[in-house]
Amino acid sequence: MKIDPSSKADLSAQIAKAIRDAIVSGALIVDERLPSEAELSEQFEVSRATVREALKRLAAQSLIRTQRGAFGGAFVNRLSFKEAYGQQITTSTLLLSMNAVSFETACEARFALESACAPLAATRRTADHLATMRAEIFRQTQPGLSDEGWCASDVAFHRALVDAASNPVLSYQLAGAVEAMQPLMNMITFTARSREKILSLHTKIADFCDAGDGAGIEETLEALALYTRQLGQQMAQKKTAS
Amino acid sequence: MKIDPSSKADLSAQIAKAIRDAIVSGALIVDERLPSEAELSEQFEVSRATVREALKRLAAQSLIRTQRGAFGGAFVNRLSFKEAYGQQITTSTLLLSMNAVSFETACEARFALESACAPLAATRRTADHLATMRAEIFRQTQPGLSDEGWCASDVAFHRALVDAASNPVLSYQLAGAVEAMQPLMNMITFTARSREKILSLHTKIADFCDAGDGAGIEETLEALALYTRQLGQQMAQKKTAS
DNA sequence: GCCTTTTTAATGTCAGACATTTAAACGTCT
DNA sequence: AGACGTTTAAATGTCTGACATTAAAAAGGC
Repeated sequence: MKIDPSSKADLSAQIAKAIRDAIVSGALIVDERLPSEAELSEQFEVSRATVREALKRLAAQSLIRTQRGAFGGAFVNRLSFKEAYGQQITTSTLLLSMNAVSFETACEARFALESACAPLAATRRTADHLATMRAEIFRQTQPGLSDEGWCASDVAFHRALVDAASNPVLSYQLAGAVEAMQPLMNMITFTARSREKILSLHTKIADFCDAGDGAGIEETLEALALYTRQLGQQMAQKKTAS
Repeated sequence: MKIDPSSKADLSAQIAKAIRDAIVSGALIVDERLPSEAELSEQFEVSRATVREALKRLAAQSLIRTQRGAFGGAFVNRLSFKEAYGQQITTSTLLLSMNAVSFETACEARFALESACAPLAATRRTADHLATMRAEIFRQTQPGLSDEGWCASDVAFHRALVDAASNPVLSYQLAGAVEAMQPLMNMITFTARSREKILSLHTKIADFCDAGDGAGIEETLEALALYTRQLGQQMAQKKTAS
């Protein structure tokens, strides 16, 4: 593990890169202990403070974890799907909000990706997945549910659909697309009529899922996508008018 | 921006979280300057070193950028799609390698997601996208191309297909799925015959793209998925035998 | 008015100290 | 011998103060 003396980047960034490369390349394996901060500072010929800044960078990416005390230190972390979900969602949400991604574009991406899960969800869905979907549908029937609550339940329903495909990689990749839509959806005010319409589509999706009808799920998703886009356009018009 | 005194986490982690929350919630907007390290250390009542560790964590997530010199400081960073791609790919690659995700699972996710792009790619592809695809196909015809070179070209081809959908959110979400497959694909030795077969499918995809035939792309992708999975199984068998 | 120099306010780095945590090593008693 | 408490050592976490480096603004000279 060496750093490039000609680089003009900060030392802590260079050191973080060197260690990150070692992890990604497999030179450092999961649960392996890195040298102590004191040893690293000798190896890289920098102060301990600089090494620490580098380690914090890696910790922020969940690449390492640290443990205090004797025989503690920094260990290569097994990146779990759960941790990765969280990062993915944060990044996606920021990406959408900071780059002024249109409701239309985000919507298109989300439903395109979700459709990809439909055939798999139809064959692989378990009782658990169906129960989650039904539970969210039930919550969506409750009167007095706030718009935020409605959106959260909507996201949970779609998460269940994605998870029903029972492919962790798929769930991970879609986590961002589905969850990052929530802030955008929150900008919509859902009338009783629009809720009713969405609810009926959700019910159809759950039923198709139950019946193992992938094509049916896809069709219904398409209808839902169309309707969601209409709501988005209405919101955009209202915003322009006000 | 306050930290929770009852938390047992590291101070630098708490401070990073406080600032991150402020950014995600919109309390700090893009290009806004954070207080200087000295001011932050006063506000949070910690040393400058601790503040710096917190800032490095945020920098690792591309949430802030720092500038030296007078009137420099830490600024809220506009998270660009390009930066996000990079992070996404690193995370996906590690996730796959560290969790022993099977070739089968990764393959399934990748082709499912790619199929989602097919209809959009058929209608939106530009001359640029087609040119990239053709260029990669040409590279794949070159004799003496190493297996690594082949895989890299394969990834580039599929990236072009995804980008042809002309939806940056879609491209971002799929970047991980497509690129993270490369290390797994690299484990396969491609015979002249298998290359020829894949090449013919790639050509069909490009042709369908050209013709604007989304269903055709999807069908061909399915055939490609099937064949790729077969290669993966052969690889698994060889590995078991040796 | 334009170019050069100086000032200044930031981050980047270093060295050394002390606090805290944790597990292993050691002793002691039963 | 084994269980239990104590000591010790090795690591991270935090603080302090200093100096180096950078880059923009301000001042000065032509």
